[in-house]
Amino acid sequence: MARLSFREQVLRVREDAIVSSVNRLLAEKGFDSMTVDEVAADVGIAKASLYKHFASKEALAAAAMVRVLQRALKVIEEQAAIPGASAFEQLRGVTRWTLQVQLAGEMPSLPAQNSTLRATLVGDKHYIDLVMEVSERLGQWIVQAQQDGSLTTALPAEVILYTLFARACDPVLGFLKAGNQHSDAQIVDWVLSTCLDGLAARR
Amino acid sequence: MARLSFREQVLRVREDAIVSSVNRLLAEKGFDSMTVDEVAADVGIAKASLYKHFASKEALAAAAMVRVLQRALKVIEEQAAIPGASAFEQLRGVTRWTLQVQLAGEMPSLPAQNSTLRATLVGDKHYIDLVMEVSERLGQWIVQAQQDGSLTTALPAEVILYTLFARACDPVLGFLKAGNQHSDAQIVDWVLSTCLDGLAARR
DNA sequence: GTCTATAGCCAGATAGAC
DNA sequence: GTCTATCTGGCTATAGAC
Repeated sequence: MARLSFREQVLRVREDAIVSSVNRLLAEKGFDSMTVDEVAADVGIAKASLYKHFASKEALAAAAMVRVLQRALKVIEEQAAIPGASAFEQLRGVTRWTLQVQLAGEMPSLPAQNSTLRATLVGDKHYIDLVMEVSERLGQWIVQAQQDGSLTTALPAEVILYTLFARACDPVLGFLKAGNQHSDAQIVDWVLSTCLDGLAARR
Repeated sequence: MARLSFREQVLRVREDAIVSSVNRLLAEKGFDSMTVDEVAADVGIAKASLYKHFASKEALAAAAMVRVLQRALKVIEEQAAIPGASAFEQLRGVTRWTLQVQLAGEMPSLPAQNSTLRATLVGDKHYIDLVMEVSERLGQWIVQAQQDGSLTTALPAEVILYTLFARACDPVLGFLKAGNQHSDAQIVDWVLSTCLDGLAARR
């Protein structure tokens, strides 16, 4: 990778601060309720300056998604580096991380229906590439875990993949946290169990 | 119940048409993307007339939620009337209905973060009463199913209740439907299985 | 690239005639 | 209660000076 000039480094640090704010605000309020004014105020720069870095509100959201996907990929690689870990354990590790991120208020939440946002996302090659990379990595583990008998074969791998992805926006975490009765670790364990073990008793 | 005058019946029919439109638009676009103009156009009346029936956009959403909760309660009572049905089977029946409603595009979706919307909802006694009634009915079945050994006792009843409620906004249904590869019945069966049986193999 | 100031638009809500 | 027309505020995005 080419070394960056000092000026480029400053730029990158600033953009990183912007994406951090966007990420947190998206997790807190969702895309529609988040305003660009808030982002600017949170970062501590003028709104017009934001638009020098990112073309639109949608582009801000896309940048936040890219970052969280990069974090996910890093976690996947960490799991892959654990010696002797089974595919099932690796999937469980990644899923646990996803739940922890959401519970920590660091998982951006985007509306599935917003069409201009979708257009920006599917037009963002960086984002699409990351989604596909994550899907393929998880998909391989899923097939492997089905073959070694630890994941059910009653469901297509596709259904399992989507179900794992959906943990990123599972509302049960928020319900339980709102009750203020349980520790974060306990909440994560329970939701992970609902996902992997299901609600029906295992005899 | 007192008989309604003709004028009151007309009013009620009109409000029912409004709530139907709101319900469908909320399912289609979500609360933030739905506009009151759209609702008025869909019903075929002027926007100002809408505001004679409902005080705000939030009140429209609350009315839609009340209606879907009334439908849910009716389904619960139908399940309760099935002779010889176990608590587990009754819970599964209600959950299946929830998934079917969502897949049919009839489940209103509200943002969990919007504070003015939440304020309207918690201030709506009719809504709150229905939520509590549904929760209590399901809660009894959950405890019963845990006692008879069909539902896991590794999770508190509260966690199971929230997990069942969350099926009303499970994004996996939409993912699978978007793929256009599977029948609605197949999709419902799969998602119901992820919920009750989990992803891990059952030996 | 940063700022202040503002354009332009859109959506929720209302005025007032009928 | 229904309508047309309008108000009002807030939001995205940009102009233009520095």
